[in-house]
Amino acid sequence: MARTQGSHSAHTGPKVRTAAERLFARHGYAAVSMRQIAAEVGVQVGALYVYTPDKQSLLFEMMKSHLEGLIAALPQVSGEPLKRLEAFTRFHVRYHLDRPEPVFIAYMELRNLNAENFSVIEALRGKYEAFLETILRQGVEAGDMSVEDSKVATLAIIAMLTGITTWFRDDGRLTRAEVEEIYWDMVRRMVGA
Amino acid sequence: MARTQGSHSAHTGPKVRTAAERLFARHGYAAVSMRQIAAEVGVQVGALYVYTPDKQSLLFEMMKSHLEGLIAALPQVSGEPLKRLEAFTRFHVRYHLDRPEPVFIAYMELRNLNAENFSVIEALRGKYEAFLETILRQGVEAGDMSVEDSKVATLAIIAMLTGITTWFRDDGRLTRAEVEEIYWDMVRRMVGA
DNA sequence: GTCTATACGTGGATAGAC
DNA sequence: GTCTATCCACGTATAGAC
Repeated sequence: MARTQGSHSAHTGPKVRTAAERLFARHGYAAVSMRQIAAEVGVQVGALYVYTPDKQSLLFEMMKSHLEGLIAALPQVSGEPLKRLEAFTRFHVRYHLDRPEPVFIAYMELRNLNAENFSVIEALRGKYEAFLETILRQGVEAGDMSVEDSKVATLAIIAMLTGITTWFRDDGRLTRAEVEEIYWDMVRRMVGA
Repeated sequence: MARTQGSHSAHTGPKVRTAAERLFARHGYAAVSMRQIAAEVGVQVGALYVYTPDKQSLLFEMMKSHLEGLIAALPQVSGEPLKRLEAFTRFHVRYHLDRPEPVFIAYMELRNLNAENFSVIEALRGKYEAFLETILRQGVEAGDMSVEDSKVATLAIIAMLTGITTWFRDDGRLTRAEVEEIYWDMVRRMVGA
């Protein structure tokens, strides 16, 4: 097939996505214009609409694929609940510290999704939370953990762990490994182990 | 003094503030227009500028007064660190559950502040965090608590407690008192008491 | 203090040329 | 696939009448 004049599609598609991700994370979805995204990619506005039907889809797709990737990467460790809780905790910290931009967007831009897209994202989030809640329930059943309310504990642990992304800096006082250790220690205590 | 034609200033001032607060909390600062705020208040756009020089000041003032109120309300309990930690925890939960809108704004809209305003807000936030960190340090010194890193533990506790506002509903499964109890229990364990 | 009218920039999105 | 040009709605903010 003859090459279309000025074609760069193989590169441009992913670039649109990453440019939007960086800009949404930094300035917020509502504050970023399609023109800014185009400038970041190095094309004119019109070209963006080859890769996305509209701005809303750009946001939805990046949140959806982030959450799907997160769920797919959940550690499928077998064994005692406490071991699985440790694996989950270390996984969550690492995965989130490695992807600050989609993480930030997934937590900040929920209200900029339309109703239909919102329910899809909420379902994915619920699936992720259910994974942790199951561990906590089984830990309590097995007598390894002491948790008053497994749903609340789930949300508390996730909020605590995700909060790391708001202050952690690679050139800061603590290494990722140290942070991971400190948080695992706090989670372990929280569940009464 | 003669009454100005159509004057409603005594009511309009506060209404602008609360309307902006409600709209910013629901849709985000960048997504809300001055026209929407005016409609919510029940005036025309031009009238808003009697009460604020611009949209940015509206955001800054509401964040500033929220944080100043929060700091002023901190529980000045004397006694053992553990007692003071409990007072802080219960205070934080109650104060935040009572003011979901300014709380949400103060955590979500930091990036929409200009540089100068941002540094003012960050300083206030630091002051609030320092209050908790001092309690933890003193608890460790007194041998009542076991905390690996007081700064990290401070941020973890605040993230965990503030996260409640994202899911708590008054018509939900748990009462405020129950939530307060569950979280105090988790905090207590986290600090190794 | 509030209104109407308006200036002027920028927003998302599309059409048609190359 | 990309560009230029354009549509038209909506954004913040101000001026001047009442």
